[in-house]
Amino acid sequence: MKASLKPRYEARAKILKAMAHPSRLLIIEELQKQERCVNELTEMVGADTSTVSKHLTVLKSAGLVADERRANCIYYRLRCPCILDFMGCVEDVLAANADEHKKIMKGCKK
Amino acid sequence: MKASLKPRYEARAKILKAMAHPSRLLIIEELQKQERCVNELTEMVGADTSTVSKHLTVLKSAGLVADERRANCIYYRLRCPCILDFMGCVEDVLAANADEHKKIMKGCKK
DNA sequence: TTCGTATTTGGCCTAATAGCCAAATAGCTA
DNA sequence: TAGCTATTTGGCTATTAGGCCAAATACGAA
Repeated sequence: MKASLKPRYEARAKILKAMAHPSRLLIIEELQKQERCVNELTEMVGADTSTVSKHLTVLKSAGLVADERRANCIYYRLRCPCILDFMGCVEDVLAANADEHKKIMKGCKK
Repeated sequence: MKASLKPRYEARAKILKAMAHPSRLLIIEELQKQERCVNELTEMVGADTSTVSKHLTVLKSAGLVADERRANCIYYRLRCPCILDFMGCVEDVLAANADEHKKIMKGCKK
């Protein structure tokens, strides 16, 4: 690949990679509704606190979330809510996959 | 995480994961312009043919691309062109990250 | 059918990821 | 300051991903 393009694709890949995990998608979706502290998110994800903390680190270092301490909790929020617009297209792909699947099944019955 | 939500997030994560690699992003962007055969893509990516073939397998099994043989080449094309709309937001995140970075740098100078 | 080119698969190695537990840290609150 | 709770970090293990090479396969063309 052209060397000049590489950093560009790497930067984009990092962001997509940060999103590409079920627990992190859940976190993102939840944060779109409202900000949450680690404890709350841990509850929702249902994993060890340390695991969730690491997921949040991934999201943060990709620039997807920001954190802020208030009282003795650290609250996380989405930095770019447009992220969830992604999901519209992801769902389109899933729907297309489902159609495809149906077609194939239909073909089998013939 | 609620068991009922898990498959949904896993399905979405699979698609994002399929996109989350520099070479595959290059392939996707290229296929948006026009369909291409493995050889051509191999050339663009600049990796071993077998490596590119495996990347295409990943994209295909996520339902992002479709393939079709014509003459003695196999052509790949994007199945859901909306995929590239993603990139608008990814770029927004990158821009926000850059701003953040600038701010931090500015803060250091003070 | 046989050849030749395009593509995929298998094997192997290395690096990265995700998970948990235990321990360390951070910073309110008293 | 001292203690307490929330959060992060370090260490370990198991699994997955990505790369190349070599070998297998697929299929059009002769």
